Amino acid sequence: MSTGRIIPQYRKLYEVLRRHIQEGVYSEGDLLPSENELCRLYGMTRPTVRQALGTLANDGLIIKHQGKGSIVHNLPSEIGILSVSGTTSALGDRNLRTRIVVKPVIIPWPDDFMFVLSELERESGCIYMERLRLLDNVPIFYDISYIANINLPRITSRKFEDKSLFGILRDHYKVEIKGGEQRIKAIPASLKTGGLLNLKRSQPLLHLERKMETNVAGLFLYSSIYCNTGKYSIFGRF
Amino acid sequence: MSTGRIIPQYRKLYEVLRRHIQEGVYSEGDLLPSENELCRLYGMTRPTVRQALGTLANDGLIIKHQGKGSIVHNLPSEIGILSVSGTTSALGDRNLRTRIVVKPVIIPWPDDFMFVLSELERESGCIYMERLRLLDNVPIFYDISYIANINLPRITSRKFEDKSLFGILRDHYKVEIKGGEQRIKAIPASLKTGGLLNLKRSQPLLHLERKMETNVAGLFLYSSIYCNTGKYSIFGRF
DNA sequence: CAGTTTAACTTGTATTTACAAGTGAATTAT
DNA sequence: ATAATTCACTTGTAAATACAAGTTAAACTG
Repeated sequence: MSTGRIIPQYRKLYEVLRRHIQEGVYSEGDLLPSENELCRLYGMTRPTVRQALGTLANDGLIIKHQGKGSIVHNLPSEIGILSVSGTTSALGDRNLRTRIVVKPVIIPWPDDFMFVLSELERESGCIYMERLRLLDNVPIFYDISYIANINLPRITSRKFEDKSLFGILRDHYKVEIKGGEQRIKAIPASLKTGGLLNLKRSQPLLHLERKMETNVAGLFLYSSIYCNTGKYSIFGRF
Repeated sequence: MSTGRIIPQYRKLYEVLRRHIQEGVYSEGDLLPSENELCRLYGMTRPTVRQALGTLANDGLIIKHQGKGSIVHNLPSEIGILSVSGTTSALGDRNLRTRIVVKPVIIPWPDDFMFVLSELERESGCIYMERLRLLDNVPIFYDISYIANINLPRITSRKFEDKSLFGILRDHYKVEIKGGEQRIKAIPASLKTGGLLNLKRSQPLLHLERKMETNVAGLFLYSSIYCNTGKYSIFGRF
């Protein structure tokens, strides 16, 4: 029994600073301690500190200015699912509830699947589930998730209410999302999607099709997300 | 008379590799030369090479695998305006034409502007223009751009047909986009947007509101983009 | 006092060195 | 022959060091 996978130093600093920013230790517009100060504070060298700050900058949590410093740029409280990149979702779980619409089941892949599947994926079958996510009791996201049934024993019998699908995969199967690609469209609400998201027929709906890469070679996670952007918009940095 | 701003080595390597990938010297699925090989080839050290590869990975042009190498992942030919991050737009200018709807004019800022403006921006007035972008002669994007009129003399009298707004700003005013944030929504087409994009009234339309940061402090570029995603979707990596 | 220069900060770029950890193929042992 | 091990190669993490370049405020000069 080991102590688990070792976590790199720059990752730890990243987590600490991220938490500090999000908990308000530093707030919008503040200057972060300089790189040299962070070195002293956390006992690292500058390249390591810079790696942490670089990741934060990439997440949009700070903006670096040469000759000046790193300025905290806490994201406004909009919906930020566009970047799964960090360790947790950008949206704090504030009032976000999840309701399972279709419990995980194993089905054959749809014939007209939105992404190209590998041979292995196709013959392994597909774990399918549908969820509805509500923000302040208003349905915002309707997610359909697909994963190839590769080395994920007993996953259909797990409880998904509390933990996110990402959490289950990470904790029980050591699967982590490393990145991915997505397509975004505006489509009219169908009878089904409109019904679930409280929209009239043919009202506009945001549709994301995402393919997520994991640390397990050949294992991808797909989701088709319908999003009611009437009240909240999708927020992202680039 | 100087030779212009010096360009860092890692940036040069990034440009070279990017061009090679996009021109097909390396193609989808290929392994890039290893980091050590690139060091030898281009006479740099590994951290420098890694910085270039890191940027490429960030752009989604390669995927790095520990113990294996960097795999070329050329983006499918979808519309990739979501990441302006690189030096050029991700979408090759293949059949992309721009039509000016409203030539650049100086106006006061709209009262209900989509982003919060600084004091300086508000009192400087606003350079406004509208453009329509056509892909294969089909109108896809309807852009409304706003910039604060700060240190941009004679910009309203320049020709915008050939060069992009980004190009003009870069070449004549040394303004470069460094990043930004955006909100995405699905909205129904209005009479105006529908007319420009050949959509029936109330058909779904993608609406992006973007604020772009530049290398000039206090100077931001705003745009409101309406996008007909009927035929093409917006593509992006995360 | 106004304007300029300097100095002390900041982040950016780059080298050199070292070892850890993942991958895959060749080698070895069974 | 097959399974396990080793080995060579890949990227990942980390240190110590140096100088370039942008920013700001203090010091200096006219």
